[in-house]
Amino acid sequence: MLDLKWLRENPDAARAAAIKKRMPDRVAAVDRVLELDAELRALTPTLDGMRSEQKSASKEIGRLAPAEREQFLARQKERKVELAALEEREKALRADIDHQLALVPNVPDAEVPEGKDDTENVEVRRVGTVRDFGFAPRAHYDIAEAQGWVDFKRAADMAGSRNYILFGDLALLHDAVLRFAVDLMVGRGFVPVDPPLLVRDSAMFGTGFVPGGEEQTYRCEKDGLNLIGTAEVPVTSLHGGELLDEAELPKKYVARSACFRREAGTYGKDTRGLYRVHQFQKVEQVIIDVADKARSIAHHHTIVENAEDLLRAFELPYRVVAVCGGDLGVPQAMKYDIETWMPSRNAYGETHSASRFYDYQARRLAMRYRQKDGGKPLVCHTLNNTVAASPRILIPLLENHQQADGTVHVPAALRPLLGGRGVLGRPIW
RNA sequence: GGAGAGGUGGCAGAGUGGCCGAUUGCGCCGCCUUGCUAAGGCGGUGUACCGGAAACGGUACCGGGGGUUCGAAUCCCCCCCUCUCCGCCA
Repeated sequence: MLDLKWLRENPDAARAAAIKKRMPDRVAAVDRVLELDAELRALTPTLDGMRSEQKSASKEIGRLAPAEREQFLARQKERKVELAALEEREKALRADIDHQLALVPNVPDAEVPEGKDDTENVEVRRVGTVRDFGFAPRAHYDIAEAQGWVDFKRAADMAGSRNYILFGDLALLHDAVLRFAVDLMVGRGFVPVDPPLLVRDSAMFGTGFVPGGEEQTYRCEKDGLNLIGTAEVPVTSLHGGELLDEAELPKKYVARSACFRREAGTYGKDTRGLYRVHQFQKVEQVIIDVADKARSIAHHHTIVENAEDLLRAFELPYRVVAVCGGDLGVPQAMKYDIETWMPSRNAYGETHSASRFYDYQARRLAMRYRQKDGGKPLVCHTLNNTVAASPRILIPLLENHQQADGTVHVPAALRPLLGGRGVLGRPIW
């Protein structure tokens, strides 16, 4: 969430932020916060004064002679009643402010392009060349089904639509990709993490997925736990509520985890194949660092490059887009998506999403650090990006590296993880 | 699932109705001392909000929420969490 003090001084910027993000209903939250805050601020000095009076009077009592007590106690009881009403109002105001403030979205950076949805994202760069096949390329699901690598029918029977079962070499490739991603990041100093997949509401709230993302989340009502949609949730929450030392920052983590998404409201969208599924594996990079905008931006570029390096190693053409305001989520200040070429879509498809939040998540998580040179503790900055999400990344791998006979070329980088093999599958066509 | 113990400041750990925003130790900061990469002495050191230029003053906060009381870290109720033992099981 935003700093309330900042919000007080910059209400127009906060309103403009919600508008740029195409969240008109959240503009109201800004106004509501300001109203409630004004009321609370007007109330506070009175309340503090009354409490102070009552408190000091209470201290007197212990020293009073029994005869004087009666009178004193009567007065104290009056004060108590007077206080009670105001305190109730104070409590309600506090709760409302917290609630409304949590709805106010993070402010998108100036460099975030204007736009209503993902069609208006702005291409930043394009890397690699789209291959000229010299034959009619097939979609990943055709290749995979022909090779016996995937079974959508049985998956749907046992688990519903948008599920899949991987077999054989594709299951191995899936794992190789993830392992490669982890190794790449560990080589760059990121600490590998195997996090909880079921988390409390506080972690969902802290990372900004709730309120707002409830429909996307599988929830175990009985236990009050949520299946994570990304390791961003547990890993960013890792130091929630902590007061860190500046010396231990930045914290860099890489987590491989299963991810679960309900994909509500996407009926009829991307129904075929491995693109949009309820469950997948993802390797995620998370950085927690000091409250320094320039450093956050530098980290942002770094984590995008990390993902690009993976795609280059996989010999895949991709492009980087700057996500526009309307396609930005509540907590993000700026986001780059990386889209990898998918021949079956005849388009680039999103495979990575790199976000910076500044202190928006960390404030919700109460994650601060003590400055090296003293002074007040500051709220951390956080960032994250995909390294590899599979099976989605298998789409470009299969489709771009397919050969006319239905076998699949293995990029050199992945061969050590596949027993040295350079080709997967048997000739089919 | 059954039984018990406990959740206090950056950490450890006292405190069982007013003298407690909280002893003490560690850590950290400052000063001093000292013949050796260490030790010692003294002082300081929570967070948030309100007021103030500041010094400082006020209020809230001892897992969370209710309650008793003139007054609660301390008593009562509910919830959450952690630990130990037993059971069960990967």
